[in-house]
Amino acid sequence: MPLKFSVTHRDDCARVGSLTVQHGTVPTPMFMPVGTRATVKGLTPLMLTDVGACIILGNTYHLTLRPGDELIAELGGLHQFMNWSGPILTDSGGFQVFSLASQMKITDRGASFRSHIDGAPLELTPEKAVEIQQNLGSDIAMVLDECPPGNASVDVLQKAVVRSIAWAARCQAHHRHPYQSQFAIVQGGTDIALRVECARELASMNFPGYALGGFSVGEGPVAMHAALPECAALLPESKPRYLMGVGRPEDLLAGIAAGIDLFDCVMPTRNGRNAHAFTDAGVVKLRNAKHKRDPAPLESDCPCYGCRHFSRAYLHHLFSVDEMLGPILLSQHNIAYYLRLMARSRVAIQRGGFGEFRAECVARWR
RNA sequence: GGGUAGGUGGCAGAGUGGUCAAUUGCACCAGGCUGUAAACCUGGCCUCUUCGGAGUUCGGGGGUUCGAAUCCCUCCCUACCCA
Repeated sequence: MPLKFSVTHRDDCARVGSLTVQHGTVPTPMFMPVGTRATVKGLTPLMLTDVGACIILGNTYHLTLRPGDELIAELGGLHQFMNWSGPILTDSGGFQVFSLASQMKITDRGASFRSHIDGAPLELTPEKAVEIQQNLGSDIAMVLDECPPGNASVDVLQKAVVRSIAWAARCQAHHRHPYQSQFAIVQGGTDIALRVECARELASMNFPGYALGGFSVGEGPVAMHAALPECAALLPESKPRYLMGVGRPEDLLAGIAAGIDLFDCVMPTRNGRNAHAFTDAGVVKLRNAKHKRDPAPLESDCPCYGCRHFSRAYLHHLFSVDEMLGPILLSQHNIAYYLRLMARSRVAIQRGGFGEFRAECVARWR
């Protein structure tokens, strides 16, 4: 079945919508927990659904290395393999073009990696990225793109835009899957002219969804927040818009204000594993000694398991003695926090008060 | 009573005449993390500081030396062995 997307409410540029893919319907704006290697680190599917997760990410590069996309296909696809029955979006490996740049060589043909595990050569072409994601059987696949760093020169950004457009076309031409939808990725850094060029080209190819890539790659939050509204406005109004890899809670609200529908970020899980909790009062570092004898919960109104059953003192203790339950509980809490932030944003948009809601949140986090 | 090996920063443990305010690990304190090579990485951790430095440290005391955690004397303490 083809992807369905409809916008039901608007509040300035912010919007509430509904996205339906093969494995379910997702209210938007929505945050997607990152499950790179067929697991959202530390959390079972049940722990994810308990806090309202309805769509998660997987990764082309990491899953083709281990356990191999053909093996996953043999075992019934990524959904069955990891026992996640909801929608899955897979990233194309384009981000590894950025994050593993030191062991990667890029040409018009594709990206040649040396495996970060054993050094074995691995070539990721647009066609290969499509095939891997088709083997994984995700609901939404991303085209392979070139993601340059935030400090890249205009020349480098320009070349990445040209290449990303060409690769998107090749991905589209190679795509054939009964239910999987393919999203295009707009590059261009914080250079608006390049973003315009890239978005225009990709929009003409009529993808079912569009993403903004190349943000949160070192350009800094000020530059990103400044560029977001203009960049989001370049994406087709009737299609879902996905801001890749972003970000902190305030970045998510900036994205929503700009008209973004989907987000993903490793931050809630990675920072959770590292004892940083996101709360309405800002970041709480559970490793800090001031929590040692605090009997209060992390957040009294949070419905997550950790907040309902344990004190800050206990969470501090878990991290202090390096017990695995600490990272698990905080990962779940942070996912819960992000998803509640999305839910509260949707309500605020429906009421026409998103701007006020955003301002209140940002003021509290400071 | 005799012998042997030792006593170094919160702990363990290097160093054995100058490059030592003293390697390293742990503990402790703080910071960072944005399409996950991250349950990880940084930094701090005697006192004071105008961050350039300054002042007191290596069981106690005394001595040798231009200079001692390092050599000598002495006392105290610990472990093991012999009586």
